[in-house]
Amino acid sequence: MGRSVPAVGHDWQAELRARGYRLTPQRQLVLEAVGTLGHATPESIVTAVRETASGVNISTVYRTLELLEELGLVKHAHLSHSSPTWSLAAEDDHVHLVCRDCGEVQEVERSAVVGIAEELERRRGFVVDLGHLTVFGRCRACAPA
Amino acid sequence: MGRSVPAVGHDWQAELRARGYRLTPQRQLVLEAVGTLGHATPESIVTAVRETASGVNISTVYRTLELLEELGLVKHAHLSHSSPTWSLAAEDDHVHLVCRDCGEVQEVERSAVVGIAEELERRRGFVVDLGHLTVFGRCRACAPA
DNA sequence: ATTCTTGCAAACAATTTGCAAAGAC
DNA sequence: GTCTTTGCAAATTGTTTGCAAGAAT
Repeated sequence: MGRSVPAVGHDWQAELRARGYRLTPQRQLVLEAVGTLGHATPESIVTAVRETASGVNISTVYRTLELLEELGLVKHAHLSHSSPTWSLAAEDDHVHLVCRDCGEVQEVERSAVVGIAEELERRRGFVVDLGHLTVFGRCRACAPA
Repeated sequence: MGRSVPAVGHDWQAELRARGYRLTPQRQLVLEAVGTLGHATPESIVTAVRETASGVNISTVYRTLELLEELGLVKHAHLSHSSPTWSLAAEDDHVHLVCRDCGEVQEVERSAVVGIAEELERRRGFVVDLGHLTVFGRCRACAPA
């Protein structure tokens, strides 16, 4: 079986209903899949859900991810030129490093980059969304010596 | 008339030929348009070129941008969820700040963010491509007080 | 004359939308 | 029973590709 699904906010199901939305199996399945997969693309979610149970349509996946993101349960990042990837917001408290050569994706604690946030806020009053930061470059293995 | 086109490398036309490519009007027009427009999308280039002269096909624009990027004359950035934007490499020596709320794009000198590069190289041996860094967040006007 | 490049149309990929049927409350 | 959500198919949007005609060298 896959990675276990960590705590997801608190009572998201109540929150969902409080906003007038309904709790459906599809919404639960998509959220679980994002947790299990990590860096999940819409397509990978469709595949993952199909394997375990009923199945979810790709358009439902898109609509659901949008909703879950609005609720603050998931967030997306652009790690490549193709589809964005979604992760649990609770887990995704880090910055992505993407190697331009080998494509490898590393994760780094926010602490490594808070300096940039302070600098930009001081200079421009710009509040950086660190959870949405993707840094491209070359990993140790690919960087020229 | 539009913004003037700044110096573009040195003798790119010679460089082009040296690599076995040919100098065509389309390639010159696309390069000029990128310089004039700044943050140019493929679609905006087609439009810009159509207005001044002959016209260029969108697929030629894609092929040309790829070539010009290979020659180091232009570079692209992902500033939104839609098309990437291209700028002259000579002009684009900065980092982009994109406001998630109003969509505004600011440019900041690299010096503002070199700290992050040093930190990531020290911690992970990761060599950051600062010229390709886009930072999302909220601009002064949109940031909550 | 040779070989690269363009335009066009078709193929592709990713995402969105309209709408009737199914499901949650 | 009411109102939301889903699935499906079609429409969009952005990008790539094959190939014959045209242009650069």
